[in-house]
Amino acid sequence: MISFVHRFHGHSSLRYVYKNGQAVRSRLMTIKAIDNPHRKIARIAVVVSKKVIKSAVSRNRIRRRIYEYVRLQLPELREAQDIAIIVSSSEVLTMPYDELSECLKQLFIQAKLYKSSHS
RNA sequence: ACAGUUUGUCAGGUGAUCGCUUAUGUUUACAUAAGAGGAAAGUCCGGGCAGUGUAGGGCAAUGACAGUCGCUAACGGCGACCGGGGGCGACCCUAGGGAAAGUGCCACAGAAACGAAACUACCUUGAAAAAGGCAAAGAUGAAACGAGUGAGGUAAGAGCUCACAGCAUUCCACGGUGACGUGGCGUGAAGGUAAACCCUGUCAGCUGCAAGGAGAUUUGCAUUAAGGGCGGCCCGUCCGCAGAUCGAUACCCGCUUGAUCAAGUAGGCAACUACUUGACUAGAUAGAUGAUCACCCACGACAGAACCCGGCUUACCGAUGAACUGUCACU
RNA sequence: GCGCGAGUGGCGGAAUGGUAGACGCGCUAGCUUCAGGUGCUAGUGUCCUUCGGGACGUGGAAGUUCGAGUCUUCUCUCGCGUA
Repeated sequence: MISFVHRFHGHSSLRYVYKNGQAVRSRLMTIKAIDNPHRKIARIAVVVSKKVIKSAVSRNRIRRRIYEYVRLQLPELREAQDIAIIVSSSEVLTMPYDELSECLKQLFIQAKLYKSSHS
């Protein structure tokens, strides 16, 4: 799980990202991101709908796998931005970790989430 | 040995590295401790707690429940027993009050579907048509007038009469707290359906932690009796009413010590209760238990707390303990 | 989290406990037309069949009843309201 300071707080701020964020899609998930100049630290949320998979245990597991990858990449990411990762496929639960990390990496580059020096 | 019945417990473990939440201590980043379930689930019942009007009395309506005796904070739950059904048996299942309070329904078929009547038949009268008697036999149907067999009886028949058997039941005796059981003298003939309406008895005010903890200022209307309130009416009780603006909004509190858990003793067939000692055992708030690697084995099922408890129901890879039953073989 | 509702042919949607599928849309075949559309008529759940018929069918599993789409219980799926 990600640290408290990197989480979203309250529904409204997340809804702002949903509405105005730049979307990048793949078969498995959608990433919406937007710069937030009011903040100094990036905020990240992983969303798994009940329609993707019904079991609460499985949904928690998907979130934890993605949060784990994000946690490791966190120092490389730009600050002052809000990111929402919306999972749209139940394959994320069963696919191997290497495949998942590769998929996420591609999406992160597409969405320009990394620091400019790094990209 | 094989087949089976009931029931209890567990729900991968250990180590390393990097992380998350809470608490405490130093201090601004570390250290220590703790960190999902038997069903956390379904939300099907019952409570606590909070608000609503001190929720208090009566009536009506609505809903739920239904053998007896107990247990419980309470229950539609649990235990023991009674009646009924199933199984060779261990044991299992059982919405199990009332159909002589009333109403409704019983399709099709059938002469007739609950009122008793009479299509074929049988008997008597009659030339016949028909009239009268009778309800044993017949086909239909889930169910046929609701007491079977034999004898008597008769024009033909019929509980019409008798004997035996069955069912129900007033009363009496005995046993049991009781449901009820056993026996005896009598009496009787009631179709089914109440998970149809209903009757009888018992219980329930309503809303739910998104409850609630907070309201203040001002404008308009009303001026002590009209009106109003978290379902209806009456009593009782309480209160001025409506709009606008501001305040708060990851707030914080409620939020986890509780009908709590563990062990022992005593009572009880049991559910459970009493006492003593010990323990503190998640509290997040877009929501905390994860990732990677190594080893072991039985190769890991169903599944994630969201105010908290007691049940019920449903899901579940397996591992293992206990008690008991039947059949076969041997001693 | 809390509180509610629904499930019937391919689709929408009827059916008082008594032959399941009224009615509309769609689909198929025929007629009409030079052709298409329109219009009219007939048919249209699944399986088995000795072609007479039989069995299974209202999300699923039990129960009550002579008989359940309907009544009762459990369960699955879908949807709605509530900040």
